[in-house]
Amino acid sequence: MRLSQAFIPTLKETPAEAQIASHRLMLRAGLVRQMSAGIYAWLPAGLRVLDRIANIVRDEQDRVGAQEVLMPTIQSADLWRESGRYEDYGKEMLRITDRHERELLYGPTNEEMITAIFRADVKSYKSLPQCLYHIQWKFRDEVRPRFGVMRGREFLMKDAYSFDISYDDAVLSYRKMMLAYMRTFARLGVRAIPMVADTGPIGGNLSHEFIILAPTGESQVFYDKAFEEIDITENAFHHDDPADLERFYQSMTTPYAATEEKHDEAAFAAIPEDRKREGRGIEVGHIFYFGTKYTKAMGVTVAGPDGKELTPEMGSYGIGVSRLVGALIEAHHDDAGIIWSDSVAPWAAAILNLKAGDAACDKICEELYAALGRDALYDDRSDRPGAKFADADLMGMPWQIIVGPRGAANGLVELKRRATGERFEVSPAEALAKVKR
RNA sequence: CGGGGUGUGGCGCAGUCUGGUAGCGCGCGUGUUUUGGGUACAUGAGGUCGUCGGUUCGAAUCCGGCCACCCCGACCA
Repeated sequence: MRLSQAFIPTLKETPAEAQIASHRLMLRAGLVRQMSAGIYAWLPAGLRVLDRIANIVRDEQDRVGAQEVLMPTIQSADLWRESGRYEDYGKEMLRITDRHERELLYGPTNEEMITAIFRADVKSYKSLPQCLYHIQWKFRDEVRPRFGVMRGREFLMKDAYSFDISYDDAVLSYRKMMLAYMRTFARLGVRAIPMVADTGPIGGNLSHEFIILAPTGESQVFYDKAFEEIDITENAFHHDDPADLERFYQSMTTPYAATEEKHDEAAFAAIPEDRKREGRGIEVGHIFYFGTKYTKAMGVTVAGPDGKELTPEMGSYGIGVSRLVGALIEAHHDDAGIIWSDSVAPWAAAILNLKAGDAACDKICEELYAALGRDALYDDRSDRPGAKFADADLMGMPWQIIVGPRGAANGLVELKRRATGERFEVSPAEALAKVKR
């Protein structure tokens, strides 16, 4: 993308309504614009990030065998009456009436709908297990939206739903999804820690929140340093091997980790002093086993091996995709702006032409831009270098290829790593090799 | 939903107390200048002062209703 033609409205000053870093930076870097309280329009750069995050989530869901579907945003009130939640849900649910006076709602979640879809077509235990997910916009009419995209009313969420014929199988599904989540967050460039969450009336301990660490996090969290030492990406665990899943689950649940609500002072005190960790965290995912709550209420059964009817066991698994955009920024930014990871950055690199119009600079920039194609943001504006540096730092592309008249005369460019500030004088070819993703 | 606050050009703000028909900085357009960390000068465009009503010769300013947005708390992916 040529910056001179791009719709990336950056701001030098911070709009008054933005309080936290990620909100300020998302507005300043031209990622989003607020349309109503808690409702945002995604501009080109922001949408690219949102899509990249969604694609990593999708990739890891597919990898553990979940299948993608797409359910509607609008649902029928009747469906929710089947589970009894239409009355229970309260004012957070946006209720709508159509021209025929039929009661509809803008979905805050999809347990009822996925259960109805499953019920219609799955009749035998042989079809299980199943795990279906979708990535869709949801709406919860929060009393007080805030923190920009981190706590909006409309938000993009991945939610998966598992169906199994027994509790034991449901536990496998749960653990498999936990592994997929750990892989997902690692790829997004953040450290996520699963912490035991409240299971409400269902009971048991099969509910975990995934917390990523950021100084401006919403809640205080406590954990064992062990979580910093586990490398999920090295393929130590296979998701189809129950023994591996067991080992993985133990490694995730044995060391201490808790949010302030579930914090146990005594248990935390027992951790050796040098292993104690305490910080702020943002919840970006939640997994939950809830058994037959919906299948029972909605009369879902399948034929078992012995011909008798079975009620499938369910779990649901959410990742806040749009929230993650804000959360990733909270975790990785500095005074100058955003610091994107290579995996989610809207563009792999920014090419800064420090002297647009200079033959040598133009030539090198055009060649770099042609080689990188859609993965580069080319600052071809005729602005001063200072403005270009400031905008590139603000927008946070992981690499900046700085092309100025001094180096260009010798056929050299400067490669800057946004995260560390390191700079290297290299040939354009070397820069390309470093930057390609 | 309780408490507090704000609405004035794209953004940040002053002007409101004490009524006389709107101003500053940034940004934007044009020209010159500058060219490795938001250059300087000149010039120009852009505002029914959130909205409806009232008071007044006259309302951004005073009074009332409404709307929107923000902050603290409770709640939440």
